[in-house]
Amino acid sequence: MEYQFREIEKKWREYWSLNHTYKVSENPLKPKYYVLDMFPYPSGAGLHVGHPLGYIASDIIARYKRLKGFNVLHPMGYDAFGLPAEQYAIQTGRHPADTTKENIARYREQLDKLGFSFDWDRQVLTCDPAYYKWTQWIFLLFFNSWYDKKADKARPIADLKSIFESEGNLNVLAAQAADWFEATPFVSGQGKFDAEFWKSLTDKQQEQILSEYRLAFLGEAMVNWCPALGTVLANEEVKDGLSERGGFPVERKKMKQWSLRITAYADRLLTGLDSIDWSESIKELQRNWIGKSSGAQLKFKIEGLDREIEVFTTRPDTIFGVSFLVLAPEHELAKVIATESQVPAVVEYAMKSALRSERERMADVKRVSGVFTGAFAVHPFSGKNIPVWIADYVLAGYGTGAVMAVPAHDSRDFAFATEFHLPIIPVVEGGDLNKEAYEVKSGKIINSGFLDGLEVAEAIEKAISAIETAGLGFRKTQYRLRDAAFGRQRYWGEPFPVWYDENEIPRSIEFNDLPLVLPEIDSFLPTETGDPPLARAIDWKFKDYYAYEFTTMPGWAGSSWYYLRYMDPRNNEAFADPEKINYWKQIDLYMGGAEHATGHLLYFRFWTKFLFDLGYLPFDEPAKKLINQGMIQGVSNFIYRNIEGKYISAGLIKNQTVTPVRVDVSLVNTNLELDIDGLKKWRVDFESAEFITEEGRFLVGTEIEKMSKSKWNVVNPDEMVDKYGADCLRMYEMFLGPIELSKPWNTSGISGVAGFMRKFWRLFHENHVWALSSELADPKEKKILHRTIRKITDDIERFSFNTCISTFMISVNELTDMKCRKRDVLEPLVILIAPFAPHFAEELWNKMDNFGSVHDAQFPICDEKFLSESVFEYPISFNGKTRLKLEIPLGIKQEEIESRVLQSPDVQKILGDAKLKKVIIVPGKIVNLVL
RNA sequence: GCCCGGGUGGUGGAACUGGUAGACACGCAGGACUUAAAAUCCUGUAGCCUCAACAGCUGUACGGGUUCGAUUCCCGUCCCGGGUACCA
Repeated sequence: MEYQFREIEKKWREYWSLNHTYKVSENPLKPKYYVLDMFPYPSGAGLHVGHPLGYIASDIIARYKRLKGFNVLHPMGYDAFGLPAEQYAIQTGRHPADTTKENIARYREQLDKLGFSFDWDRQVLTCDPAYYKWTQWIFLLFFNSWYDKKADKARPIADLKSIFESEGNLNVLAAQAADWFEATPFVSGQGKFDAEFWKSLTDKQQEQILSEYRLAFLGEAMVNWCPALGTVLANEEVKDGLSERGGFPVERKKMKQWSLRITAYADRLLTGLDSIDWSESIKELQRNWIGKSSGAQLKFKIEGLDREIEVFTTRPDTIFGVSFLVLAPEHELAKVIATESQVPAVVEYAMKSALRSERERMADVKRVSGVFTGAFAVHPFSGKNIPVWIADYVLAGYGTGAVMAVPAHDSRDFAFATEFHLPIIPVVEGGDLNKEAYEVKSGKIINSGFLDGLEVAEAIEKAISAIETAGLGFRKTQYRLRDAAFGRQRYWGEPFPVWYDENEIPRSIEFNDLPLVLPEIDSFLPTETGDPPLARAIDWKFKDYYAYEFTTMPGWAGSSWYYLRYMDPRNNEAFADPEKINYWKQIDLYMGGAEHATGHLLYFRFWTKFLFDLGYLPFDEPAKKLINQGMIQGVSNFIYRNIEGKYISAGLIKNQTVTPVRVDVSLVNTNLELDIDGLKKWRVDFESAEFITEEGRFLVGTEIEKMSKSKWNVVNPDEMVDKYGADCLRMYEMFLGPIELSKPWNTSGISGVAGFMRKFWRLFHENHVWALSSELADPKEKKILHRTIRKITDDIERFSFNTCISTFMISVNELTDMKCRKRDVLEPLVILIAPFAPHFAEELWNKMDNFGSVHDAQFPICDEKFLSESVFEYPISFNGKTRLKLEIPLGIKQEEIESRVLQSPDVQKILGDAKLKKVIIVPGKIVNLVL
């Protein structure tokens, strides 16, 4: 009987589900392995063939580890809060909870067909109140914590209160905004106070101070405001000045909103990267995102005014090359220091640059503009007067919002100096300053007084100590990373467990009152007054009186800790039982897309470190190993309409002007021919269209793009499963290439995998009748088997699944040629293939009258002794070029191989009179004679 | 611009620490079986030279280098993909 995948897959799918085959619980007798996929956002489009790529790979690992005797945690859930469901709700009026539920059902149905070994009893849903109760709880932890820089960890805010009560904040070093005390004018000076002062404050004032320390805080911040979506977006949700979702323009705007103080963790997020096995590219992305740079912060006095400008520089060694200062247009000192005649120009410039959108600013990066303030600063070492300018190439949000310009050694300063004819003073030897700045960070310092003659690196150190000694400034490490905007003006997210008291001060609700459930509202749009949709819930009040926070948490809130909930998903007393956390610990293998590099993957590390600080976790990195599966891209198809409005076959375009029109991939066959009748039925507007064919065929054009519903290039796994079976699809997706690689979906090769499976199946049959032999394997067959075990084991361990499939193909071809039907050989082979083709293997396993499931079997172990044959054919090369091959028995010593090779008449003939310099033997591979 | 990653047949891709480059598969060509088709099986398939075989030569983007030996290591150039964008 041929392989009947439809029946067989259905049978085992039902069997596994009925028997809870993949249910897992803590078992101290077995080593654990935690393999996790990034959970999907259940979009309305359903699953496409690209989604399962990572799931298949992680499932192979999960099944393999199980066969290897590990207790494997391999759960799945849904990241169910998010913008698309809400956008859909706004358009259709349907509740996001309903559409989300429907989408999840569809995802589940599709996932089930692929034979994954998820423990569905552990499913989590971020929009489930039982889940977001704990997201809110973690938020409260952030709210009730501060970051102690001395201990380098987060601590409860209660600790801080008692410190304030006993000694004020004189000895406290906390992660805070540098100018935090400006928000609390009742605190004098630089924000330092003692216990007496603290005790003299009102409750409101104390709360105001504490809020400047909290890790979750309400702050004025520059945010990415997207008017079209009516919400604030995180930096990584903005691409090229447009929103990632929907592609709407985004503006910079100052708004009061919730933020998380991720900057407190900047350095630990950076150094932690060294301890985890993630791809270098993701680590590099995170390093760049955190953007650590070290240098100095120093002050320049303003001539004739009691004012100072603080600048940050990474090149204090070039201090003598400073020929002007530049402030950001928004810098508060700009208007203050400007001379009377320059004030109008300065104000006008500041207004103009504020009006320019982010996008415009980016579009003409090349254009140099700026305005002189009329003021001069005093060079701290030379005492010379240097002009102060404002320009939009200096960003208000980075460093101090002011720079010391060294045109000779910074390209932007150079461009500016050239434009406005400011002096360019070389202070590092080398380079030609006629055309461009010399930015190389090495060489001797010149024209620099006490720094002359030093190397750049030495000069940096000496300059910093000189700056510190003179009291001008200090060594400083600057990060590019900003605090994370944590509020969204949206409905479909976790409500903040926060209400506002009569002083408008945010207060947390009690733990016992969690979860604070998302109220029902009648419309998902913002209110007429511009408040978020939650303001529509008029009866939704704390103690029937106080207002709750109207914004909700962003999509990444729930996904930053979900991996912990899988360990104990139904616990109502804690986010997870500490004992269970201690058993499962970190994720051993995390599989997901690289597009989350600076979003989810950073926040997820941040939250883990935070929970570790507070003693809730015994580890501070969430995932030991990360693999980024590549994307499976879609092949988009286009037909072309010419000026006359007729559609012409792709081969006929030549120089005609044509308009490309997208058509659905299902209307095109593998030879890129269009099904015209199908197209006419697909959309009415094509019904009366005219098509010009070439040689009776109508060809389409193609483009490789991301798979997306809007591009009509989505290939659905369901049809592939229906046609070839889940196992075949699984193996084919793995066979396509390395897991990390992105590649266009192309079904042309799937027949090879389908053929392989039929062949494997036939190994067990003779004339379609089950014909397993109980004869024992001969050495040749043993060799094939053990070589296969070795290769498959090695390749799975290094996540090289495509070569695994090749190995199976080679072995099955060899066994077919040998007509080997021996149980001795085939049974281990079935276990080997079980992670890849679970249904297939299960069926064969059971037909062999084995007890139980193949997934409870033991993964075979390679026995080296079967690998060697009695004779090995050594290629003999002379000076690296292969001339002949010699058969040499295996198991003899290297020296003996050498003498046998040299004594061989064939070698003697070639050697002749030539003298031998060296003999190189690579065991099992090659003998190289160097003449 | 800067930072990562990568360039191997007609195609997807093998070659794990330098050791017979092109495994495996698709595609293509030819053949067997068949009334025919599907399915299956066999043979060939980097290029050049050659009727063909044997052999030979050239070949892993390009130019150099190290080495007995380089797809692999080093230097330079070009191209492609991803990230980032005035971050001082």
